[in-house]
Amino acid sequence: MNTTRSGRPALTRPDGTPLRVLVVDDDPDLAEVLSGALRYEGWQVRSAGDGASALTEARELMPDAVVLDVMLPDTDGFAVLRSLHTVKPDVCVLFLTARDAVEDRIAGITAGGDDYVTKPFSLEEVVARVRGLLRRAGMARQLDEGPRLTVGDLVMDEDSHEVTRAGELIELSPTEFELLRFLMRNPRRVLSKAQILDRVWSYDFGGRAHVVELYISYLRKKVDAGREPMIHTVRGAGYVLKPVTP
Amino acid sequence: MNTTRSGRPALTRPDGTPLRVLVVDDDPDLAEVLSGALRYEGWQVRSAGDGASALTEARELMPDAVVLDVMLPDTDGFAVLRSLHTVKPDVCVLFLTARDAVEDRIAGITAGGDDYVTKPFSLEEVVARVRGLLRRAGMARQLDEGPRLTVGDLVMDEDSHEVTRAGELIELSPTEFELLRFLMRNPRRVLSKAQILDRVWSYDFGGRAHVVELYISYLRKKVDAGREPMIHTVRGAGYVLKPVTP
DNA sequence: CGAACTTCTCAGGACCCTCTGAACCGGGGG
DNA sequence: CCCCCGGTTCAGAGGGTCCTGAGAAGTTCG
Repeated sequence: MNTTRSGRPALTRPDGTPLRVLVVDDDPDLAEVLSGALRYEGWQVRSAGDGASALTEARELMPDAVVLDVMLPDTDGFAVLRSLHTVKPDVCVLFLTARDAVEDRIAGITAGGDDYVTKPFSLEEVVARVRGLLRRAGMARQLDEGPRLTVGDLVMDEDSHEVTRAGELIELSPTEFELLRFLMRNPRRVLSKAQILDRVWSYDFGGRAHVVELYISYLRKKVDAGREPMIHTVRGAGYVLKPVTP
Repeated sequence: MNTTRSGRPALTRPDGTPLRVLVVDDDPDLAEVLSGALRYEGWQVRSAGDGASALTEARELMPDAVVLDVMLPDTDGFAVLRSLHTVKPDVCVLFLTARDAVEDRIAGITAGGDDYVTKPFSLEEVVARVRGLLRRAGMARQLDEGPRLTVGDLVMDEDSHEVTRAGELIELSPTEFELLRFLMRNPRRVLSKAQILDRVWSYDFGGRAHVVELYISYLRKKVDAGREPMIHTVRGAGYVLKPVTP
């Protein structure tokens, strides 16, 4: 069976081969980071720096999904989208757009089921969105069923953003939600504060690791409140999320 | 079973194969957006930019429905319609027309069971109209029953435009109706303001996402008034419609 | 032509989220 | 015993998101 570098079972194409993703961004550092994060999911990744090479790469790779910066040196996102669809009509696209350019020309982009995130984003968010796109497109053979993430009696529905523990509803802020999602996707594994910071916080975040401790404390209050704790501290190493009865 | 990219069961042809739709518009951006929205419904879509290529595409695709711009560079929509009918006599047509265009000529055409929408339109509207055309033509085997949409005790009849909650009639303005329809077609799923804007508002709308908040507030006053709320805000993410008892 | 309605902009304000700084806590080592 | 260290928690500033009311412009309809 196909497994990710992270040890989790990979989300694969219906025929069992790894999902193929193309990353298009003119900032090579960002493209590299994104590629790394997606490759970590066990997917086959290639990247391009402009619209023209994006097309040639797409023709070769025949990607299931494309992560596409809207601002490219040669063409605009809409034109690339059109050409991509002529190459592979059922391709999913996740657009990356600058916060201040928001809404200026997103019109219609999400209409086809495609999605977008605004810069600066967190890697966890991008990965989650791509997964969501592929899942909804029926492109991914889901090894776990549906949009549900389960660890012990803790359940997260990624579509409705609902989180319950032992059936009780838990209200979370956006950052709390993303942090918990990251923990739940890596259960029984110690995650260092640096790792968490890299994945859950946006790449331009300047703050210290102290926020992670803070948000872990918030989560404990909501998730572990009065119950058998699932979030554990490993001194000098990081944090683990574990079901109460392994 | 054939499912849409949105996860809903697809509206299929009587023999179970996906419905086939041809989009004809000379604005490539608009054609792209329309194709995307229709493809998202699980239908097989092709597009053309003028009357001549529309015919060749039609001969190949044998579409069940055609979305047809009345103003084309080479011929006018009515000529195309006539040729289409020689290719496939029982094809349904949804005309796209400018607001100030001659509506009386259109009126004659729609007598034949065809329909039209005026530019600028919302994607939700176009998709709903095409669905309606096919349903009425008996072209579509309806997997869910009829023109009725139900979420909890909230019921919408798409044909009569009647909406009731717990049997009580709710009066809605056109925009409120379309917004609610979009929510009801995607229950238990967080919809971002951008997503809603792309789908429910016309493609040329220049305003900000703030209107969505406003209309959600209107809907709440009518749908949730004094009752257990069904419309929920997910801060930083969007809105969800959920039945009170899942 | 006027009335009712619909849509959208604007502005005020409430509330929530995030992050900083500092106090606190408990264990281990000097 | 005291101090250091990693971790936890509290309090609060500031910034942002979201809600709502008022009203202007446009549209529909009698």
